[in-house]
This record gives sequence, C-alpha cells and structure tokens, in this order.
Amino acid sequence: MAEAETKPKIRKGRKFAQVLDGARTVFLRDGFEGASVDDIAREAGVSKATLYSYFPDKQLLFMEVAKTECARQADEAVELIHRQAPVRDVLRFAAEKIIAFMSSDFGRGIFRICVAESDRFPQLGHEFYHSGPIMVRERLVDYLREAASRGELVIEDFELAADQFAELCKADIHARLIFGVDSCCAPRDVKRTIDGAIEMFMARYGAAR
Amino acid sequence: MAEAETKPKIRKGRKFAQVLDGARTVFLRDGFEGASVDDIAREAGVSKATLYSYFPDKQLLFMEVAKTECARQADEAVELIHRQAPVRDVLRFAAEKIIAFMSSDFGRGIFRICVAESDRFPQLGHEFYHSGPIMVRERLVDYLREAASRGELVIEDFELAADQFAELCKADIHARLIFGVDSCCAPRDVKRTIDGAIEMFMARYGAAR
DNA sequence: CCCAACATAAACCGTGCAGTTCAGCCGGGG
DNA sequence: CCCCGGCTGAACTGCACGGTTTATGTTGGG
Repeated sequence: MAEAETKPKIRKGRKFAQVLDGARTVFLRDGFEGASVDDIAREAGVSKATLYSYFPDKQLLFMEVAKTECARQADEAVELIHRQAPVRDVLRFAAEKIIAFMSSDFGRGIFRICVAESDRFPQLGHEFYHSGPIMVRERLVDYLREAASRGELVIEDFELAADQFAELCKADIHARLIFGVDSCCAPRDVKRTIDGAIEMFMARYGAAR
Repeated sequence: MAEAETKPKIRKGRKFAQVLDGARTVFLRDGFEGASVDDIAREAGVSKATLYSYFPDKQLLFMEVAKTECARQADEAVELIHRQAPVRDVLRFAAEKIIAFMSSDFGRGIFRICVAESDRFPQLGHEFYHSGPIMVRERLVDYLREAASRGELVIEDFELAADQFAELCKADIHARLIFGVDSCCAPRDVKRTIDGAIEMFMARYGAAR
C-alpha cells in the first residue's frame, strides 16, 4: 500500500529525505506562498540545484510534503483505540489523543496549511480530510459498534455519533488554538472540555442505566 | 460605536468604499499573499495611485478589510436569538443560522483567510474569534440562561454548553466545507446534523421529562 | 472661466523569488 | 589514476509584485 514506486515524476536518491524534511519544516512554518525555495534548500542543507534535481517544481514538492504529512497524520490516528475498558475510559483516551494532536505544532501547522491552500490544491483538502477526520471517524465507529453490540451504548447513526464526539472534543479549544488566543491551553480547560464531551456523549448514547 | 472617525492613518473620500469593496472581494478570493494590489485596484475600478492615496500600504488595507468583515460577521450573529418558542425550535433556528453562515461563500472565505493569516497578523485571529465564536456563544448563553431559569434546561456551565452546541452543528459539515469535498452540502446532511445536535443537547441538558 | 484638488493611466524602480546554468568539488569504482 | 555521477554554490534570467512618480484629464467652486 505504501510504495507504488512507479511514479515517473520524482527522482529518488541519497538526499531525498533530507530535502523532504527541510521542505516539511519550512512549509509548515511559512505556508506555501510564504516559503521560499532558497529557505527550503538552506534548511535542508542542500543546494538549490540538488533540490531541483529531485523535484521538478515547488508545487510538486509541496504536494509531496503534504501527502507525506497526511499519511503521518493517518498513522497517528490509527493507534487510537481498540480497548475493552469501560466506555468512559476509552472515550477519555480518544479525546486526549485528539486534543493532543490538534494542540501540537504539527497538528496546527498542517491544519492551517490545508485550510489555506485547499482551493489552490483541491486534492490536498481531500487528502487531509480522508487521512484525518475520516480516519478518526472510522476508528471511533469501529469501537462504538463493539460497545453497542455489548449493550453498553445505544446508537442508530454511528458515523454521526463519531463525528459528534470528535467535534465535542474541540469545544472552545480548537478555535483558541487556531486563532492564537492565549496560545497554550491550560490542562484545566482541556479537562473541562473532555469531561463535558464524555458526559454529553453518555447522556445521549449511554445505555439506559 | 461604529465610527471613531479620529484615526489618523487612513484618509477618507469619494471612492473609499469602492476600494474597500474591491479589496474585500479579492482578499476573500485570493488571500493576503495571493492578492495583488493591481488586481484589487482593477476590481475596485480605481487606479493604483488612488488606492494608495487612501491606504498607506497593503497590510493596512488588509487589516481594514478584515476588521470590517469581522464586524459584519458580528452583525450576522447578533440577530440570532431571543425567543420564547420551545427550546428545540430555538435551537433549530440557531443551528440553521450557524450552518448557513459557515456554508456561505463569505463565511468560508473569512474563516480561511483568518486561519491562514492569523500568525502573520495576530490581532486578526483575535478579532475574528471575538466577533464570531464568542459572539455566538454570548447570544447562546443569554438564551440558555433564560431557558434554564424557566426550568426547561438544567445547565451548570453555560459557556461550555453553548460551545458544545455550536460545535455539534459543525459535525461532518464543517470539515467537508473547509476542505472542499463535495462542496455543496445536501439539505439532507444538514438536517441530519441539526437533528443530531438538538437530540444530543436535549439528552444532556433537557429538564428531566 | 480659471484654478486647485483630486483621479487616472502608464511608466517606472527596486526587490524578491522560481527556476536554470555552469564551473568546480568530492568519492568511489574500474 | 582517472573518470563519472552526484553534489555544490554562486551567479544569472525572467517575472511579478509593492510602491512611486508623472503627465494628463476631470470636476466643481469662486
């Protein structure tokens, strides 16, 4: 699944990863327009000529970085769940993961850049959506199905329930992060949001107690 | 509240609004970096010289547009609520308003640009946050307080409850809009999200029936 | 009718950036 | 020892853009 290896457009070689890494850093920091190829080459510790020997142009390089990062994002999401613990514990674990991701520099960076560039690069938005939100939803749905079959939850629309939970985890926090109001999110606020999300979710979907 | 009129930095004049309008269009379409001053002048039907006679530079023009648009956004939010209707109806009304805004070209545009530029222009993120999400929260909190005092709802943390509801309205829809997957949101999906949000909110905060 | 203030189009300047070229350097394999 | 391919850095091209200037209208008030 990972390697098609047959793409004709991009050469490989010793410093390939180096270039990609530098590009990652700079694009995530400065966005597509903001990043200069010279910056990227410097950051990567590579000459511009070398960079252009690997990638035909800035756009392709950017798309390659974006794709790689989306894949990485997906990896992060995969190890989300699959537990037999009490529902509330599993939900808390998932919530913490979700919030940790969106608080991280990486999470914020890739989100920002995808939002900003997703109409200049339509497939980028698509890629991000499927490797992020959709991935989370799928993991969550898997778990919810199990829990429901054990009679711990009562859910009709699993996709919706999953989306709702993920959304609840963002309450207050996501906006503050994105728009940079008091950049660091106090653990107190995080706990409040998580507790709130779990409480709400259980009130709606918890088996009648 | 609207006019301080004492700002020394920006001249007024006949074509002031024209310029601002053109800038609005182009910035919302192309972002800050993407927009060229020539484009803006052309769009505004004004010469570049005229434009620069009103605004000292691109940044100031941008901030002025952004501030204006944030204010507009706030206006949209204000007429949200204050009703005596059944809770579910009021919530549905609010949800429709929220979704309508974020589906609109204007809503998507300003969100995108604020996300993209909020670290180049820190006060922009701040402005957007306060004239958007915070505004909605305040209206919602006002209403929730009333409803709670009438015994129709039982809520401890009103701000959290308001944020949660607003967040629930985004489920699935927001991401799809932002990242441009099947750009138009089917009314069916909207209804599903709204119904889901209301159901969840009432399950959590509805007075014991 | 004229003058002053404002508007316009167009040329212009400096800068920064994507992308190219080239002369040279390094390391490894014949 | 030499050759060859990858790498380097630095210079260079072309272009687009932010911002300024200029020479020419256009308008409206005294």
